[in-house]
Amino acid sequence: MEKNDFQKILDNAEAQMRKGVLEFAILLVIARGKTYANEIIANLQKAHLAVVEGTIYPLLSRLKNASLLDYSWEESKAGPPRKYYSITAQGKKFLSSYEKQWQALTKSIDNLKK
Amino acid sequence: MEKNDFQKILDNAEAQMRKGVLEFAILLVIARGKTYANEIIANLQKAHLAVVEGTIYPLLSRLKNASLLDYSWEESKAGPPRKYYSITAQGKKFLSSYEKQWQALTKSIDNLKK
DNA sequence: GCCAGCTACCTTGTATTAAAAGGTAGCTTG
DNA sequence: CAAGCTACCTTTTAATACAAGGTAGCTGGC
Repeated sequence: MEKNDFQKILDNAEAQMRKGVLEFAILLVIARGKTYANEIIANLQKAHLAVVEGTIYPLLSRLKNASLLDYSWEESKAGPPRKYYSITAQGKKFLSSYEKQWQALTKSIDNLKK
Repeated sequence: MEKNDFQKILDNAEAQMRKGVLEFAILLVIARGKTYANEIIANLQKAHLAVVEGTIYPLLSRLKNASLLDYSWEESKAGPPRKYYSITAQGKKFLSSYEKQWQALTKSIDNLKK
């Protein structure tokens, strides 16, 4: 195996892990306060969780359809109007379950290291 | 949204997270000592990480092809011969990188909670 | 000594979904 | 008024976990 292959597989592995928590991460960001797609992307990037538009739009719609999120249009001072998403009461309940699952998962991984 | 939908979405979310760490978990299990598919499945189940055969066989082959794993056939006292997988030197290096990524990810998630 | 059941291997088909790529349109600024 | 930026969204592609189905070795009961 070439060095590049090693890196490629590692990158892929990293992407896989990221995917698994993407939805969780997005909910966490929105739970901090209403925000819109590009801002979410920027926030995730800061947290070293790369996401692109094509990923986030369908995901937001999915969460909206599940009544975990809601949105409202707001004008911007510089550019087209933005769709601000906020978390619903049900979304908060969901997020709380999600966090428990996340904790259980990290614990499981820790156990496997023994 | 009905109560059942909520659970369905939650289950799906949990499955997504599990998927992301599957490869990592399998490597961790094999790193503890040589083992074969059914034993790995049993181990993961103990750690509450459900996996089925159809998932694990292709994955093991992939890791073998990437030289992260190696295998040897060994006879069983009860049943057909088993393909025992063990981690290679390169696999150990890989796993170490993997662990760093995992740590970075959990840290990122923690930061998003603030 | 054979067949039922278990264990083990593996492959094929399906569904989900993240990412890539492309498309539309509002708004600002020179 | 056109170029460029920001924002929205959709369509296509590729990866991959799971479901389901298939082959075969070995054992134990009859």
